[in-house]
Amino acid sequence: MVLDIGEVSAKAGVSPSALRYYEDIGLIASVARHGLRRQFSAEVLLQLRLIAWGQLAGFSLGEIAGMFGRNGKPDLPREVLHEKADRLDRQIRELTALRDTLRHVAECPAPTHMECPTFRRLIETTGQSGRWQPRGQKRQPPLRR
Amino acid sequence: MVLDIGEVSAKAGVSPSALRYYEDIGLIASVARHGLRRQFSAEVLLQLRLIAWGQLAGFSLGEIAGMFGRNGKPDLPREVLHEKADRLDRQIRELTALRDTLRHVAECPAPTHMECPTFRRLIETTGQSGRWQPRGQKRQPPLRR
DNA sequence: GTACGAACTCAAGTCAACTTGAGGTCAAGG
DNA sequence: CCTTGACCTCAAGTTGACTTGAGTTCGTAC
Repeated sequence: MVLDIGEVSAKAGVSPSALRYYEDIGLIASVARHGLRRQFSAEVLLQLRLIAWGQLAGFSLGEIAGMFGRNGKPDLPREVLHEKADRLDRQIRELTALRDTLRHVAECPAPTHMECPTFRRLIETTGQSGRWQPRGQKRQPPLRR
Repeated sequence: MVLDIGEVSAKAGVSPSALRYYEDIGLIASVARHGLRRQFSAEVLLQLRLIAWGQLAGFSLGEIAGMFGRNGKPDLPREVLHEKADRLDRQIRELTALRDTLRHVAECPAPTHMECPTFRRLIETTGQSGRWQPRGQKRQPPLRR
């Protein structure tokens, strides 16, 4: 069973132009053409799920391709995958703290939060994560975002 | 005690140009100038922490400004803040699942993951989140990155 | 008092991830 | 057979978040 781009778009919630773009960069593949029209297998719906998932985590399309690219075979060595999982672990912890802070901010009646001790405690116990290296060494691609 | 831009940059791990940019867009403020040089209060170190935090969660600088902008006073109504916190909750759940999947991928010996039942189960149980609306209605700014 | 280095301004460039637009193709329905 | 609507290509534009570069201005140390 094949789908054409409009169906994939509707089912996956991804615009046709984005799908063409993903194909251009080799993140997904169409199985054939019907005249001009790309035909996709239902498989791509799962792949698109993974892609959306990776994006949510702030991975670039390049990283996502490395993790699941081409039929879910990771191109990356175990070691690197574990590293990404660890990065996610840290991120989950930070997000949890941020969520709590946000809820606090929503409720706390203090006029300016910088004076609220609960708030400051929440901030102060957060690990420094977004590093910027003063000179040399390439950076990670941004979040994205 | 005031800091000049180089010190803030070093302590916060944010480049001087990014700091100027944040000031331009009104996300942070310098307390004064010493000659040409911006002088920052130590306060901005905390603000920068919040900013990095928000970015990690995929919020845009605009959203971050709304949540904590100007001395941590949120400009946003409680309701919206709770909404953001809920968005974070969902995100945390997804990230947790993604992390587990990633660890599985790193270990599972299956030649192609799309055939591994554990893998498929992990993917299939993920909620659809990255919606694209076929026509009308403005979208949220992307992740970021 | 002069040289140094750290900051400054402002315009332009960059990168990822798409979107938009103009103009073309094609298969199925009437 | 002809129209229509969904799809196509390719180049160019957009947005957010910065960075880079050229040319300028200072405060501090010597």
